[in-house]
Amino acid sequence: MDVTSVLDGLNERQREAVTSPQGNSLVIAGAGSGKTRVLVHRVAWLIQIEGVSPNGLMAVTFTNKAAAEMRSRIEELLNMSGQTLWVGTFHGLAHRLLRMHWQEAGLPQNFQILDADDQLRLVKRIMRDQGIDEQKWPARQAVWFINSQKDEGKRSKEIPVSDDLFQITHKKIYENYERLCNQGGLVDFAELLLRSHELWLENPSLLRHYQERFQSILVDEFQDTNTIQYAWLRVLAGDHSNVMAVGDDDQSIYGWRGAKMENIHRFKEDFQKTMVIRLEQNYRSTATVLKAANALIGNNQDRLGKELWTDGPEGEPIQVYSAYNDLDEARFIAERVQAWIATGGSSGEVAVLYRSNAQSRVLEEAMLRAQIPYRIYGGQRFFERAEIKNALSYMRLLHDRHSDPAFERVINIPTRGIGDKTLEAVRNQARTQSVSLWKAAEDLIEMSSAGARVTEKIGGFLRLIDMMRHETHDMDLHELADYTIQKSGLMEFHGRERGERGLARKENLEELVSACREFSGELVFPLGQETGEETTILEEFLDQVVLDSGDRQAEGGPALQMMTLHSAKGLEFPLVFLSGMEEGLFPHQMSAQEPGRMEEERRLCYVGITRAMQQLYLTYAESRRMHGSDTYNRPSRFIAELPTELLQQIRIKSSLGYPKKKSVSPSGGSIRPLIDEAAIGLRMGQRVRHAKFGEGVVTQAEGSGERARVQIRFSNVGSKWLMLGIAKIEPLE
DNA sequence: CTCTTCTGGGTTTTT
DNA sequence: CCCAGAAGAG
Repeated sequence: MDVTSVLDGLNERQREAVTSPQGNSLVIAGAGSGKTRVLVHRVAWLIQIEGVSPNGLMAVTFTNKAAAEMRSRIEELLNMSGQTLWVGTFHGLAHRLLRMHWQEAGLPQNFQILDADDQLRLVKRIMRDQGIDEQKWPARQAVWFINSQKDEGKRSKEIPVSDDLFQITHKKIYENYERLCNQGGLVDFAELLLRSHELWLENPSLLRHYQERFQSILVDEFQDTNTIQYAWLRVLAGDHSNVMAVGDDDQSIYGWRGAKMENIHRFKEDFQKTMVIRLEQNYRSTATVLKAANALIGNNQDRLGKELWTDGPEGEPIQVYSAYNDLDEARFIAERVQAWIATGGSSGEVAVLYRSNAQSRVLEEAMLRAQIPYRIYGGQRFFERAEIKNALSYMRLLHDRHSDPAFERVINIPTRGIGDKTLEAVRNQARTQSVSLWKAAEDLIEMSSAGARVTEKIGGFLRLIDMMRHETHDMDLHELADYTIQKSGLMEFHGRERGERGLARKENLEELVSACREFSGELVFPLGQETGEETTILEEFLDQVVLDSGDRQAEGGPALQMMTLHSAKGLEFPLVFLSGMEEGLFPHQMSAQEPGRMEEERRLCYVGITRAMQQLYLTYAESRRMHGSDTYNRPSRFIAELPTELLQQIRIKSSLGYPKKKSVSPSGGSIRPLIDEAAIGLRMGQRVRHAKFGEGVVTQAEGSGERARVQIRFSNVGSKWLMLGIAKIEPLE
């Protein structure tokens, strides 16, 4: 491939980034400015023009989705297999390192990755054992504490001794947690990074090997790196690094989990001779959308400063809809999507975004009713469902019977008469002897000191696992999964659950078998290949499943996409709805206190707005059912921060005169607003004429029905409030 | 010990 | 509202 084809279709700035000389570079890439394009072409440039070996490249992303996207686009552009490329998430790459160098990292070969749920269970267990009051010290908070410490690169022993009870308690939990993880070969998400970072620091020759190997490192979404990720990169890059960090400070939305936007500033200092390139030309959105985005983000203090521009068309104004309630909001969205489809659009071009997953339910129901095909991303993940985790735990036990999380999870699922008493005996034995639950159970039976009950019930479980292990020895992964689900009794057990739940769970278990069937083709990093060591496909599957949330949902036909604003980052859609634009919800209540977090909410809104290519809708509800009761929220401040000339109010705001929720028509639960644009013929910003006052512009409105009034700013007589029922107002245009 | 019912508490985003 | 844990009944 020659130079021209690598640079084909890139603008000046993009080329500058792609062809930047050896050394470090920081690419500040605004939304829709072709960031991924630059990364992919940079890889092509390095390999084909600079002659860098594909083995000498590392590309790091944050999500599996982004990694997969980059990999496939590299494959496409270079017409090569991306198998050998080290393209992956921070966690994925760190995991790969630990698997290859488990000995140096001080881990057992078959160490297990803990997901959030496993971690919480473990912490609860510890707190109970330590006699820590869970009412006073919520386990979730303890988990959060541990994770934040690890994200900062801190071990429990590095937490200063103090007389602060909070700190004392959490330090204690952290210490015990660390001990149990080490003992059981358990590694949580944050640990992957922390541990591999330490691996390098403690093994200089190993570090040197990787520093020499990875001549070029590319990092996507750099604004989302946290302390340990930054340190990880810094160490790997060494002194002669060629690091290209691509990011956008305005799209930093993971501060809550330790991401440090300052890393962008630090980069220029820590990495020698950093070249800074800005990409501000947007190829995605209309000028209207960009103006709105620029105006909104301009309200933030803490930014590098950047202004998106386009030479594309102005586009349609942003539509703002004030719904009566959440049902009405969903109904409205469904209606507009239907209209979009009716005029030649596809449901696959539409995204409905929201701040929190809880909002998806009502929207989902509306789409169902409107018969619009949809897909929901996020929320309850497939591999995190209880029945799936149960099945995976059995599979884990077949691979590694000493996995305590797995043992504890399924010892009594399906119920086999092993209750707290029995289990406590096993736990005790395990604790005093510092052995796995499995070993403890075996010992108890052997000593026959335990009651007959323990011997019989527990023994039955151990024999079951042993038996299954023998039987499955030479099975394919999917055969093994199928066998496990049947023989463990899970299928029968879950199938018996009441109502639709049982059915759904059975289906999920069946889907797990299918997932297993397809898995072997999806291996991104067959470990044996590089290490020469034996790894079973079962082992790789169990790891992958934890690391990859598995929301790479079946492609299927075109479908509307529903997701949180966070998971929408990096995506684009012709038609976008930002729903739930209400104070308390978005910006979220939890962020209201600190200014820093409010700025992050604003960045989140910026991310949402810039997803839209052609048309953007903002919707909010005057009342919303949350946590079982009705709440009344004011429209989000973010709407007010947008220039009014870019907005089109679809319905005059009102807070009066609506029927009570009880009187909702039984037909569908959605209510048409009493006044809407069609009925009243007015919208915000519209020019009107009044017989007496002359011409003016609608600036505010309130009330409904007979009491509806609007404020009009007249050019001659100033602003006046006029009752719609009385005043004769004539719309112009 | 298991199953059911009840109560109370928690609800942001994800690897 | 929805889930987890507690409490109560078989």
